Amino acid sequence: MLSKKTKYGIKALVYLAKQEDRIPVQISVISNSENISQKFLETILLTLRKNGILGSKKGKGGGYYLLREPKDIPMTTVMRLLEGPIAMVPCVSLNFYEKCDDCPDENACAVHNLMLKVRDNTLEIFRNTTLSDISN
Amino acid sequence: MLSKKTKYGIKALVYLAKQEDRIPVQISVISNSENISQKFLETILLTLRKNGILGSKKGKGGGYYLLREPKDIPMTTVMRLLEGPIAMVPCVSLNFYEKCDDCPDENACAVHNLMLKVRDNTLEIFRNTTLSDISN
DNA sequence: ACTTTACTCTATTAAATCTATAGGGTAATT
DNA sequence: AATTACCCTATAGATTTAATAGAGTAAAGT
Repeated sequence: MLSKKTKYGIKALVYLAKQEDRIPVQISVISNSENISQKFLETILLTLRKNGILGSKKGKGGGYYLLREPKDIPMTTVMRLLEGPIAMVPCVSLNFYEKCDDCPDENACAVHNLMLKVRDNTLEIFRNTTLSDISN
Repeated sequence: MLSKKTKYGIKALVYLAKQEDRIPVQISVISNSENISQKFLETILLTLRKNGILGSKKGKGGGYYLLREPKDIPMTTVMRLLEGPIAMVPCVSLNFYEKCDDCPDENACAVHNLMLKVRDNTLEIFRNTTLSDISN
């Protein structure tokens, strides 16, 4: 299940991508427009800023803005930052790999191989979709 | 993230699919072979029995067995029984649909449309994969 | 310089879900 | 009649999620 954090984060990014210029937008403006708790959104945007997706400006006229063009932000990046692993099991994760406790041989594991197929497919979608693609 | 319940359930089903005949297999045999807590596995197999995937036999020589041929058990069925919705958000779920609180117009929602694409893809995989396919 | 505005950060908490565990009850087979 | 093994309920610890509270800090504009 997609977390609210990811859902809200994507919505906020889309909101910013839709702005014609890159003038800072206040958190309160986004949270009102998208029906998101302002405080919760704060922590989400902070994460995106710390990871180079957003820039921020303090003081009057401040707010958040995209650092890159929407077409240069693939959804893999967004998903991994907000949601974490794209794979459904750690043992098929590229960026968050972990071995299973119970499984003696990954290559012989039915769950592993099935989830590998699912991950490959999902990954392909996120790789080929940018923020620009979903902002229309 | 895939729950342990689903993971263990699939492993148990594969174990049963690999049996040459349909003679009942005791829970303890499966749990030992697959490193699964026996009590936990009990509840999982019970779910599968109540939903027409498994049959059970009590008393000496009892246990669980597949009611259908592995090739007639699509992974969609298994996933929905054990894991629940295949979609990452309820608003794109076929069998567990729910409207979002925050979203005024689904068709205009970027998250909705992205997750719709992911669901279509994942669903296709689970539909075209049977228990037989993953039991080799 | 001062005030306002709005981002920054830490801590806490309520709720939900997951993963088991415990223990007894019941049905069927031998 | 005894044994075996499924059946069922309740509970609990751990983890994650979602949200809230409150104070701090930096920058802009006057």
